[in-house]
Amino acid sequence: MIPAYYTHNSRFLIAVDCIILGFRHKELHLLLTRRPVEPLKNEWSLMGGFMDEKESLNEAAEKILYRYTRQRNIYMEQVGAYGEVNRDTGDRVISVAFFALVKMENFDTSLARQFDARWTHINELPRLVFDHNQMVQDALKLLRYKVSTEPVIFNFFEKRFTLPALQDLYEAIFQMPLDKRNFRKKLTTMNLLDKLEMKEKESSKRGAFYYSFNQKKFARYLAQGKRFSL
Amino acid sequence: MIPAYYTHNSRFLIAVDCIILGFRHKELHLLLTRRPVEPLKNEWSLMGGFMDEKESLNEAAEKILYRYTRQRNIYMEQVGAYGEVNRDTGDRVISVAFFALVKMENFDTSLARQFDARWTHINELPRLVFDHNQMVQDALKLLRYKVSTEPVIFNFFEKRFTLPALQDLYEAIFQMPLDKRNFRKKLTTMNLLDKLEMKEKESSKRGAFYYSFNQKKFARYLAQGKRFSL
DNA sequence: ACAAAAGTGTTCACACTACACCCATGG
DNA sequence: CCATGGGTGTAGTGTGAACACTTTTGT
Repeated sequence: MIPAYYTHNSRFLIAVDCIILGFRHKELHLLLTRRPVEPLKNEWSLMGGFMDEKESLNEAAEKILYRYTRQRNIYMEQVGAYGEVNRDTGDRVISVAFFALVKMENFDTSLARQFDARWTHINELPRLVFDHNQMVQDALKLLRYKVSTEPVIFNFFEKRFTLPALQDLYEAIFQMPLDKRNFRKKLTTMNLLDKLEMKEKESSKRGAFYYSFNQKKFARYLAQGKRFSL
Repeated sequence: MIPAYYTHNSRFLIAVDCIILGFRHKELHLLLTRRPVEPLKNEWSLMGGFMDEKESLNEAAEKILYRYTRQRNIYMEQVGAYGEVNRDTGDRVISVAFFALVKMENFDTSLARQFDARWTHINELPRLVFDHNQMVQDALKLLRYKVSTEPVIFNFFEKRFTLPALQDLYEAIFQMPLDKRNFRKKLTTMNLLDKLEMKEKESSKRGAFYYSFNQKKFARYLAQGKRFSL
């Protein structure tokens, strides 16, 4: 039985919109779709959906992420709630934005066709519906903060990566060039990575060694009272 | 006329909860109230209220802030949206938390009685209803980030402040002691403050000079490509 | 043999840390 | 005159920035 206190207030539609980011060809990419409904049908939009009664905000976001990527255990952070009165021109909708980092290496491209979706270079975004461009800006700002204070950058990769690729990714996220030696020095000094024996040979003739992030080394690192900083 | 797309989805109560912070007697304080309704009537709670159809999230937060503090133009940041299914035991409610920094120097204490409110030391918080303790933790984390990257700390004061008070405040926010000379050196190096001629004589016999934050100096500072860091 | 990307150390400037004594005033 | 908090400088250490050449290998 619901107390009377609750029954006399307005109720709202709640949407969840996801900024789905991936890394490929030295560029950050954002997954967009053509909005399937009026208003603004066929305009570019983030992946989103309405929240259901039986699910939490996080569950709603996970549902959307799974629907469009078929990946589970995706790294995800809430960006914030957007509640301007006329932000959605169809009806009053409060939207909660999340950003997510997916592994683009093994991305199922048939999904893209199914949902009229497309990966777009982060620097060549079209105009998006409603306040979605603002959400993307806010998500990127939060991403930069997270990347520089926690080891989240590794979530762009399926386990292993090369140092040149990691640096390209870092440069794409922060939109600034970086000195190769300083970058590598920083990483080796932290001592969080394992150097693998295999080399990646697609993007160069010489080949670059693969590395992987070592969770146990990271735990030890924290136990020493150090805090991650990139 | 609302498109059919919107009409078949669930609608939710949306609450706005405010983490109202102030500084006094060398301590951070949080404004709490006794929850006036069931369930959990009379338990400690953040200041909050339900969102109205005609207002944005920010406006709803501003409304609550004004109701309980009678202050306008309060510095405020959104902390995030909280959407666990059973977080509010009365009904399904999605809550958006904001933190706000108010000037406690000229706080109207009659308001406190009127709303059964009380300023509580940040280190002696009672158990709060629902997930409000979590909101406070998240707010403090965000506050620390904001304080260290933008000149928001000055919003705790009505225009002027002494350096000892500023340092006490910084130490309260970050919960760590700080070297007096290093702290002052950092501030004077940034050159964002104006030293006033007046002294504050309540907390010491000698008296400490007042300073004020100079917005124009800050604009110049940014124009030089420097970025604020405390 | 050459083009293209991987890999590797040192120096310098600056920011952060640690640290101790004198000053002004009210009681 | 003394207790209390306000105010001041320097030396050392560590972190971030700048910088150029050798190695590997596919074509």
